[in-house]
Amino acid sequence: MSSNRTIVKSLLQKPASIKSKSQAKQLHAQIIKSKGVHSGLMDSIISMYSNLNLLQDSLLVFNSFPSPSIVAWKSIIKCYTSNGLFLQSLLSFVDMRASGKYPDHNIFPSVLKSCASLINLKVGESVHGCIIRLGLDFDLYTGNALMNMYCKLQNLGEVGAPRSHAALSYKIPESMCSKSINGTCYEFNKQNVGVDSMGILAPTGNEFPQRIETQKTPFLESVRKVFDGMPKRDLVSWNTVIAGLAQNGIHREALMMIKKMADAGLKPDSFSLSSILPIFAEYVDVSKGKEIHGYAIRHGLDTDVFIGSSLIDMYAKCTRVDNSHRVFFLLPQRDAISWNSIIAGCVQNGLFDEGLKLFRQMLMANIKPRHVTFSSIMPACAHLTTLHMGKQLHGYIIRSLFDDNVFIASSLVDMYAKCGNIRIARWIFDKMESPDMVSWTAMIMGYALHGCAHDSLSLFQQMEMENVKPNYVAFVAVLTACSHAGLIDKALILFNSMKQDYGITPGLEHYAAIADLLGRAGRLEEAYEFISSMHIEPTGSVWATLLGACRVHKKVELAENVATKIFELDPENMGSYVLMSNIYAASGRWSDAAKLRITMKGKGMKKKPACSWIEVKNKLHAFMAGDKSHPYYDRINEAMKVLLEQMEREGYVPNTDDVLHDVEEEQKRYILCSHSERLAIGFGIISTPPGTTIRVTKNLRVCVDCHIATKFISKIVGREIIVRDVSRFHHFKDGKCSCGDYW
DNA sequence: ATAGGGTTAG
Repeated sequence: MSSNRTIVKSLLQKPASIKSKSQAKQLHAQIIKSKGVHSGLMDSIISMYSNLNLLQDSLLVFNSFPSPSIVAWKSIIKCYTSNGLFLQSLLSFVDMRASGKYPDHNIFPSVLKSCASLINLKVGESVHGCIIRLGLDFDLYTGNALMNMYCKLQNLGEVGAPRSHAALSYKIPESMCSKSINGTCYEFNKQNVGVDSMGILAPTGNEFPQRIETQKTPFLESVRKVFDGMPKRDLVSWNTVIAGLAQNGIHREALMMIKKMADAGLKPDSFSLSSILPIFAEYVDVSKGKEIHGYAIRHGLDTDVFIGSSLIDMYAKCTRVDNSHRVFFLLPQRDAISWNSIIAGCVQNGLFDEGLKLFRQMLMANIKPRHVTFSSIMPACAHLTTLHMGKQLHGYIIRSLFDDNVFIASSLVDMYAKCGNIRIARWIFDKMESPDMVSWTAMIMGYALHGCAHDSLSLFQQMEMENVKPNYVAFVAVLTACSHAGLIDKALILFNSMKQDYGITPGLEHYAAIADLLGRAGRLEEAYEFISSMHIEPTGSVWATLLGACRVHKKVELAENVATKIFELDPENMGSYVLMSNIYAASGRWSDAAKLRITMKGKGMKKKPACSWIEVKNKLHAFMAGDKSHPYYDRINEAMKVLLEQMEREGYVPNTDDVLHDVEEEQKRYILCSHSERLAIGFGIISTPPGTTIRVTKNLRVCVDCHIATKFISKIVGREIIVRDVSRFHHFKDGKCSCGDYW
């Protein structure tokens, strides 16, 4: 059959030309029918099946060999590897060696990939030995695969890979964002050398890599040796090394390699770019990131999904979410990772609603969410305290079998805690097999937000006992807990331990917690000294905690001193003007109070309207302070009025201190009643039967008297009112508030 | 044979 012969001939020449399973099967059948089967043909058939990743068919052919040829072994090993059966792949390799066959250069890439995937250094190194003995270490593909294996081993941190800098926190001023990598080690230069280089020029050094700390990166050292020994290097060689360096925090060398590959006459491609873009994301360096973007556009690479998601992420980490959106919508096709990048970008920049919207769009576009999707979107639910949404996602997570993922579990702990459900948060935490530092911190912070300082502290202690090292954030959490409970001594011990035992430099949050505690305890001078001796410039808000304490303890002179500092540091801090003016008023210095009020008016300062919201029957109801537009506004106010009267009959005195002093008594009551928290609570009361748990899902602000109000309401109406975040509450002891007011 | 996205923060 002549047609048969042509097909067989073409198969023999190009086994990869067969594109589909049915085509392959037809051909296989024809060959069997023609009865011209010989071993060379069988080699071609197994290659064909192996190239199509058809493991069962490959095995069927393979097992029919009495003594498989090199090609057959290669095919079956490759097929095992590409089907993720790494162990079988290595076992086959061992069988092949036992059968006395000498592997050729085609076999090693698959074998090495299996070693890398199994994170098995021992086998990997002995395979490397085998490669050297066979003199195949000069083979391009084998060398590339070797480098890839060592990169992966280093990456998985067998010896504690340095995952250098944590990403800078978001939402910081643009001017503070740019950070050079090791000073002046790279810069952009228009007269750059190389093949249309993107301008990354390393000023010094010709050796690769210039200097790697071999102690910390033994595997990268092996990569270097392989790379240096290669007689010929292609794009893949360079890209492998660049990715390995970039992923292991050796940013400087990674960028230098980009330049060197251009010098070697190779153009950085989409692989190179998507490896180095995360560096600029980490260093929050949008101008360098844009440079890469420009290069990508000039080379028609900007529509690549990989570059697209790196760009989305880079712009988002540089707080340029609008650019992320632009890149996202310009992508011709979007995969799960592109969606994850834009969703995470929104959430990380505080655009929670936008993140949720995109998440829904992702589902509608029939893109299956991956584990990363959930850990990216969950913080949106946590911040919006939308328990309903969070629970739905939790259900989705369980159905997707993702609930054992640390990232997801930690975000769930945080979400439930922030939504007021501390017990479920704890339940999830307890179910975690190996909680990491972030999981512990989420739980510790959860207890802190719920005012359970002792649970918080004992958990912190437990974490230390389990040798989980607390970081900056963990100390913020535990100090917050101390601050709520007035545990000043404990806080000071922790503060010192943070510096001495863990080498963590205290930041604003830590200082603020201590200053707040000292202030509450009435140790005002000490607080003043403490803030003055901070090694970083205190912000207005740190001083403001002290100003609050001054008001409580009626220290007008100190308050004046502090207020001056605040007005200097943060002239727009409206709260402090009000506070200071109230302090003057409370001590009878009316003219000083009036002066400040005039200053405020002159500055045209307006307080951002407060907003609170509450979830009732799976619906979210938001209230702005003083906003009367809600359809139930009158009913809410009526309910609150009845309650306030009842509360007053039971001995409750509304604290009107913080309300501006020149308003009428009636109006004061009105203002109190139109506090957004009150509206939210009131709405909860009128729309639920007694005995319902009401969750107030927004911080209760400053002193006012919301805490007392909530207490009374829960007592009177018989509802359990759960308030999220008691950090602004005053602490009560023996009927006395820590602010010094009696109730 | 090479690449991209994730959790905690007064």
